[in-house]
Amino acid sequence: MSTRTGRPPRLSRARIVAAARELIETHGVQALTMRRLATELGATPMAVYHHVPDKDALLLLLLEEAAATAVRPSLPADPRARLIVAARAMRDILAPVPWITEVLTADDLLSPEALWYPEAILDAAMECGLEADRAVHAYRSIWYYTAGEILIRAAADRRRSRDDRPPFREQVFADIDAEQFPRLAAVADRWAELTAADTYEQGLRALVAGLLAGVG
Amino acid sequence: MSTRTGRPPRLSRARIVAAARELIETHGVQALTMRRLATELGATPMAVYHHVPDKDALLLLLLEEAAATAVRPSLPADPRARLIVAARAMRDILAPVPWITEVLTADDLLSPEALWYPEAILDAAMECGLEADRAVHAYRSIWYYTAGEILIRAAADRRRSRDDRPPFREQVFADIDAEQFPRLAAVADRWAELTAADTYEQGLRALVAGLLAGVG
DNA sequence: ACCTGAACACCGTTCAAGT
DNA sequence: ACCTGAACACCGTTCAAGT
Repeated sequence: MSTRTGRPPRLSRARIVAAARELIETHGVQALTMRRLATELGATPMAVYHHVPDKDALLLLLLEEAAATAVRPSLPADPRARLIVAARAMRDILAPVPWITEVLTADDLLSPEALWYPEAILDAAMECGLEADRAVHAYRSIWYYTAGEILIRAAADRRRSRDDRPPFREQVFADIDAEQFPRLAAVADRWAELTAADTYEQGLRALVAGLLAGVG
Repeated sequence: MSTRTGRPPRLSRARIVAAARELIETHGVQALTMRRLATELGATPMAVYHHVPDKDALLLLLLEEAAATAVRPSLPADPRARLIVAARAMRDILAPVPWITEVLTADDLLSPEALWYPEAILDAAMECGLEADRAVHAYRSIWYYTAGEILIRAAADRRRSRDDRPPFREQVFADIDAEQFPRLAAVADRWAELTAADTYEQGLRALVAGLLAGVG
């Protein structure tokens, strides 16, 4: 038992992680820089480095915290319904914090806390009749679809909120050649509306139906 | 008709775009910086700005060029097969140049030249019996799945090639609690192998089957 | 018109030093 | 142990000037 001496530390991992999350949630992932974080904490950049090895490690801490505090859904008994519910829950938790998915894809970082979701999906898929290998492949397909939806939607939102000028897409669609691209031309003026609709579950159900076709 | 006078320009849009592509293809997207590009061209950063408004505009030029030079597949007559072929072609073209997908999601940039792919997919989906709205939603689902696959795979490759230390995932899987996560524990040692397999088309076929279920 | 040089306002991270 | 200050090697972009 060592008696603490000296000044009490002003910084701590907990304070740093809290400030980092605050920064990301109010100003976006790109606002999280070691220097800005230090300023927010009233310290020098190097004071942060004394508590956290580097920026990657900080992102990992953020990830673990988010996964640990996430509320998990109660799963239905029917395995097919369970598969849908678990995937949807994973997406609903990640969607409001797209930076997590950005980190997950960018660095193959995976919090131990987050394993609950692949476990639930794998388990449901196997109970639906898929053998282990096919269940893993099914999980991968669902993860591709889910991560894609979150990343694309987040990028679109970011652009919409940040941008001065109208999206480049509008100009492309305005100039579209109806002879060459008749299908696109026909829906061009409704594109924004159609892509704004939340069709995640629709697509997920289609994917799951296709993945489970011919089994169970 | 103005007669050109003065020194011939050393830089040009074409030279800049070519050097940028070279830089990306040999060193990755993150290596494309205006300063490094200028150095590569033997000029100052500002010389580049004289030919291209900013970095976003440069990425757009790169995109247009890639889409314009891409080889398009011949499409089968059967609309369902056509849907698969068009989506696969889109993915096969984007997979070796994942930075394009990163740009596409990050900035909603869309080259007029690239419209061929959504047009082909939309057309095939509608010939399969989907009405316009559902066809657009189907295209979106396919794009989420495709972009997700490309981005996640590219990120994994990047990490694998760059990294000194083994992926964090390995450590997480080594420490896995078999009581709490039995399904994951059972496949943990084969996870890398299973996720390395190219299951894009398998997942695509499942997704398309699900999207087209009950029509046509 | 085409390009240079210096500057501004940033990054992540290291190194040496202070208490 | 905990933190500061200065520095290194970078960014994208602007401004003023040269030919």
